[in-house]
Amino acid sequence: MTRTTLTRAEVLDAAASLVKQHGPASLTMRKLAAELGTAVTSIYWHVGNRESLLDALVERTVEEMGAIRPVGRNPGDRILSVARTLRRELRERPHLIAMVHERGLTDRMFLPAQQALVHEVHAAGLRGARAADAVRAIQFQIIGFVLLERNRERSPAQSPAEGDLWDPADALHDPPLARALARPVDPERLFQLSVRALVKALLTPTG
Amino acid sequence: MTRTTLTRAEVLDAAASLVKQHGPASLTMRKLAAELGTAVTSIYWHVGNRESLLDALVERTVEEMGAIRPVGRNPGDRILSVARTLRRELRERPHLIAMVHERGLTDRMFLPAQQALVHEVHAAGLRGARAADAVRAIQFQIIGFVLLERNRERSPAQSPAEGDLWDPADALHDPPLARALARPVDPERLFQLSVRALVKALLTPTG
DNA sequence: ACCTGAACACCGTTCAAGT
DNA sequence: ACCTGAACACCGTTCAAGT
Repeated sequence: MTRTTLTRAEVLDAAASLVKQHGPASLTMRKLAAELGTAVTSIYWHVGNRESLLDALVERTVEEMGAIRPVGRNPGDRILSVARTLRRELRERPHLIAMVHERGLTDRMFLPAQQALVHEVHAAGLRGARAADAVRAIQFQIIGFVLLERNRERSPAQSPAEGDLWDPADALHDPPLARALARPVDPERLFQLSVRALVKALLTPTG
Repeated sequence: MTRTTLTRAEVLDAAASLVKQHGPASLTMRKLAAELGTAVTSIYWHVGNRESLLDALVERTVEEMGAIRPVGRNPGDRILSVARTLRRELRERPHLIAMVHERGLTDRMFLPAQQALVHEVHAAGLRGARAADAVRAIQFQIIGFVLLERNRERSPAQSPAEGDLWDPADALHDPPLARALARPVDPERLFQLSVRALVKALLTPTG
């Protein structure tokens, strides 16, 4: 160790590794310096300060989320494939996408996906403002779902999901419903079901 | 000042006020003590430590989100009214709901709303597992939308929403679409449009 | 151009001591 | 039962000084 001179890329890599493992709160300038075997202050020369170090990590994440390749034989299927790809990629970088979210850059991160959606919605025959609405509705649906899903995973306990809730009124009339709601959510299934339902409603003529 | 003895409720109120104004990062035990006119350490006697102080604030927020009254003459309208109420209430407490989100309690906060949705979906004729799916899809849609919407508001700039994106391929064929996407999102409109589309698809028979 | 240690102003938290 | 000040271990950041 120690022979090569410290570089900005090295700093970013070490920082990214710390953040990926234990989240941004665990990223301390002093810890990072120890990791790199330098004085705390030399980090400042390369990245400015802690805030812009985190900004740089976020920037890198946004760039990594670039490529999207829709697959499927019709627009509906291809939209669903975009949705599933996005969901998977987001779930691989939980801490980093949380940081992107905090900085209000979620939207920019999804630009390539938005372009893909525009293409598919257009191919499905939607035009003008209606196409724009459809793209945005789908985009919000996908991203919103994943944000909420991430949240549920960190949740301390699904505590009241069960009996607490389903003895009142309605559940009495419909035990299968009560049982279904007592079971944990299957996110993959719910995700596909939701996207399919929304896409169907948006792509079929209003009449 | 100074005459009455310090109380847990006072500590929570002062803390909530600081958090509501400038977010949780601005809540410092020392600042809070100054605000209350006591020694830093007496706060610890009442609330334990900073973390459980924040937990208590979050708990209070979850309780405040209790009452939901659906209005409208059919299930579809009443579901939409639930959605709009939730959206409004969330938007009134941005920092606090972000904290609820971070702690993974978003779900628990929405229990009353979920109950209301169960009632309406049942009234619309859905039963059993299909009703459960519909409730959850709608719930995810609403909460996800608001999470993302909040994010966009904090966004530094909608920088590339415009020209950057829409000269390639598709936009050339459909100038009104390009124009529509260049305009900023109208969240209220998009929200209602999305919820309506999803609800419509979920409440109508699959055939 | 790059790195260093000392120093500053801020944290959250503990604890023995007061009343 | 409640409050206090002193002290500890940690922060991020600045800066003059080195090479």
